[in-house]
Amino acid sequence: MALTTDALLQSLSDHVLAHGLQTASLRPLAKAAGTSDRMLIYHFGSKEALVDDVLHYIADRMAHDLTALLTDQRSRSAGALLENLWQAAQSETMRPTMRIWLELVAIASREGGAKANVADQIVTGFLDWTAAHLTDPEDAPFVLTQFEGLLVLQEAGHAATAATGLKRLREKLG
Amino acid sequence: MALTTDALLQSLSDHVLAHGLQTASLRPLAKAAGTSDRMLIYHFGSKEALVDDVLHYIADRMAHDLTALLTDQRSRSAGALLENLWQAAQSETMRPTMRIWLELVAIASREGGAKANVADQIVTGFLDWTAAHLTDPEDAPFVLTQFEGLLVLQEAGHAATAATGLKRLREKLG
DNA sequence: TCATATATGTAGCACCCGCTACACATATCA
DNA sequence: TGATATGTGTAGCGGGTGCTACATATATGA
Repeated sequence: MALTTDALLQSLSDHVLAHGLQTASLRPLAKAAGTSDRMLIYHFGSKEALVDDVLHYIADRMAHDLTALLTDQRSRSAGALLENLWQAAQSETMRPTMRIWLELVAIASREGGAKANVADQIVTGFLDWTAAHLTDPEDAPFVLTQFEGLLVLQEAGHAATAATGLKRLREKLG
Repeated sequence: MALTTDALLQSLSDHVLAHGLQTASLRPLAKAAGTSDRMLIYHFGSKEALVDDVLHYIADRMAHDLTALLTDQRSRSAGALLENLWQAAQSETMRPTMRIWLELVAIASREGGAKANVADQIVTGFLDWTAAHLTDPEDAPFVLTQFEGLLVLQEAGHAATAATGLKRLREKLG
């Protein structure tokens, strides 16, 4: 019985999330997926195509996780939604995804190409999701800006600075 | 006449800024610096030490550029300082540095070690610089959060979303 | 049943990786 | 002057890279 492409992508994305995007190479990826480099090329055509597929898979899972984050339909203020998002981003299950996200942004802005498309799609999807949960949908870019800023500071080892920044924002918004 | 370590670091950091941190390898680095891989190991001891030195060099230059950004002593509101920073971050001379910064954060949060120290130092230095130019220094974490958020959106190909986020913030602050 | 399509193992190619051994030049200092 | 320190070219080691050639097993469909 052949491994389905989806089962393959599951293992591959786990490996990428744990070990990074640019440092992933075929033989370790194959080992993690229980197959051979030979088979990965057979299935995906090239390493670049494989990585792009993995990125899409991770992005889809991220979107799915976001959906699961807020199951109720209630609209929220920008501040309230940001709290929900920020709490989620601090969970250890989501942080590997956030790290890959930052790595992807760095690559996308330098290289463009398919990576830039994925990055663009992720932001657009995130923007739509955010707007759908806001009392004022036009606050979505604002919420996203806050979220990404907090994220960078946290991953740079300054979670406390992020927390202060958020507290300060709350005070300013009154 | 031997190349000074500083001249070496200049060329090496230029190459890293143009081609990325994780994808840098000795032979291309040596070529960019007009020397040989043999000599790079001789000077820096190992590739890892070289990359860490390059990162410190880039961080120092970033700090220097920040100093040059605001030559007057006048204190600013959070909003005004953010405008100054944000304008600088959009210049094509600064964007390569910003890309490396995001790449560094992604690596630092996954691997820890020396990279995490550099990332920490950069944020701390940036925080101090920001506080020094603010009427209310305690706004520094807030300004940093905004800046990093705008940066991620811009480098993800959503400069317009960033602009809207910033506009929205201005409106909210009144 | 038999040809074709799909799937997979084995071996290996050409190249790149960080790094080192060795020889040798030049510079510094006793 | 001679020993020692510093710098540099050449060659190469062991191993990892993406990818391919070839043989072959199994499944599918005429």
